[in-house]
Amino acid sequence: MSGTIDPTSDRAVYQQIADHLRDGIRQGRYGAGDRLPSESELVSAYTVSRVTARRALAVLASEGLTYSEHGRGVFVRGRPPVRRLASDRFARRHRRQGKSAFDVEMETAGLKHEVEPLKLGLGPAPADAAERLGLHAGQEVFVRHRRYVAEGYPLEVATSYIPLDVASGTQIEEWNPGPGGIYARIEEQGHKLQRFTEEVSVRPGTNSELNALSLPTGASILRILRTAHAKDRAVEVCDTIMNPSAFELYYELPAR
Amino acid sequence: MSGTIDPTSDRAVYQQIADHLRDGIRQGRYGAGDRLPSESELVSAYTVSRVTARRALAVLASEGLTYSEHGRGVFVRGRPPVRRLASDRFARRHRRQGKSAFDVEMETAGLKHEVEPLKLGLGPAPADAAERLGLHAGQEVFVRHRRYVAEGYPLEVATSYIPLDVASGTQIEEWNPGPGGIYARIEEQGHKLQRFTEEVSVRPGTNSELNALSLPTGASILRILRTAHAKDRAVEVCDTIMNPSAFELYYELPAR
DNA sequence: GAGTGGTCTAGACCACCAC
DNA sequence: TGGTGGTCTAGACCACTCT
Repeated sequence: MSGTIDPTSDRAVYQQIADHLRDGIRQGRYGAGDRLPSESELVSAYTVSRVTARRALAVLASEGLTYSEHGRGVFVRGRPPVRRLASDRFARRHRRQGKSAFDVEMETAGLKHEVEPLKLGLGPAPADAAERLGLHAGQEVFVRHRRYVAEGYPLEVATSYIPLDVASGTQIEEWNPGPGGIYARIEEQGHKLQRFTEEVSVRPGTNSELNALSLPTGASILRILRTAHAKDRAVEVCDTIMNPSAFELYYELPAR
Repeated sequence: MSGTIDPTSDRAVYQQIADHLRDGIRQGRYGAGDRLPSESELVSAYTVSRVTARRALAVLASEGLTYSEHGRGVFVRGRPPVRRLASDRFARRHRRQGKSAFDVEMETAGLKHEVEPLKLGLGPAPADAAERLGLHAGQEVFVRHRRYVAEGYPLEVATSYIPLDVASGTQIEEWNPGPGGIYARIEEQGHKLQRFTEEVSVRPGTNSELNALSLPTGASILRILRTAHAKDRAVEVCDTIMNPSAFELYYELPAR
């Protein structure tokens, strides 16, 4: 795996080494979870300084291909399977079968999944959620905060904000909201859901977001701010921070 | 702007310098297009080695906050204004007023914009476009390839693929497709548009994509693969590569 | 020619991990 | 204890830009 560096090339040595290792990853010579050659191994294999070897490894890390563990080595990052979110994933027919939207998505993809509870209880509504709910920023709402993990990969961290008069006294206040998820409970309260709006954006993740999704520092996250609309009011806002490489979103637009 | 480095802190010195400069950018002490302190200035200001100063600058560059010009300096990158793409942006009523979808978007945002022609003519359909058009990969279609720039910022590069029987002999084959854009021409051909589907994903940009959008190496791009559906066939596929920080997508989903 | 960023080397100290 | 990654220094050569 060595010595194929061309010092006369235009391409920098550290890039050539990175290219080499990247090819090894793409071609499966290094599989997910495998350890890459150590820095000192790269130093002797390519006869470069340690700084140069490290720069090569830094390139791969910044591309999200690898992660390092202090004192152990540099390892190939596995890629989560792509989940496709269909535009009908909130259709009432799915809820009628006792399934939540997330269950529907995961079953469609044929994946095992878990939901990790993070927070459940009263809390202040952040400005953007409050605005969509017609409340004041900081006003108290019911908050459901959880992380979704599939096949060992963290996929998304979601936080739902529900007005107190909608959530109070219902199973929404428990971790298991019952068959059909919280939207089924909301409708049982007499708030017939009419439509959902989703605001999709991509931005650099904060440290805590990247941490929760096991993404490298500097990576971008995919954010969906979803609002559930009943007849004449918004009854829930869900702020979802997602691993972008784990999702593909599918929408239908009318030609109207 | 100097000397506030705490060598006893847990945070690495290069991170502290990066934090410092980042704050300066966020607080407007360095504005878009301004030159940051040079490497040698950082070396003397913070009394660190040049390598450490460079690492600090590398952090900012990887965050997309700065770009460097060899022999000139490191400059603050401007951020394009965010454009909000509404779910009704392909509504027929906009076309009736002689406006293309892009015109509608830009007017809503109140931005000056230009369209740069890149390619116009016959070409092979890539696999994903062909599949959605019901063609074989590589089959000849009409290709419209252009770049959209607003206020000096490249926003997106879009490539449309139109089956030959739809495009032939129409103004679609010219750079200016006429009032209402190509969708108006397609409907004049008797293909009444029923709906659009959009497949949204985020992935690392290729070098040419990042180049076209003036994004730093390693950045992610936002991709929308849009298919225009007439009564019983797809009549256009548009592959759009976008600067993620320049867009916010807005969709409506039925509760059905 | 002076100043800038781009690359590379050689050597050092530290913290963490596994044996 | 030896190997691993994380940080930092001092010094070098190069290519590019501006004057």
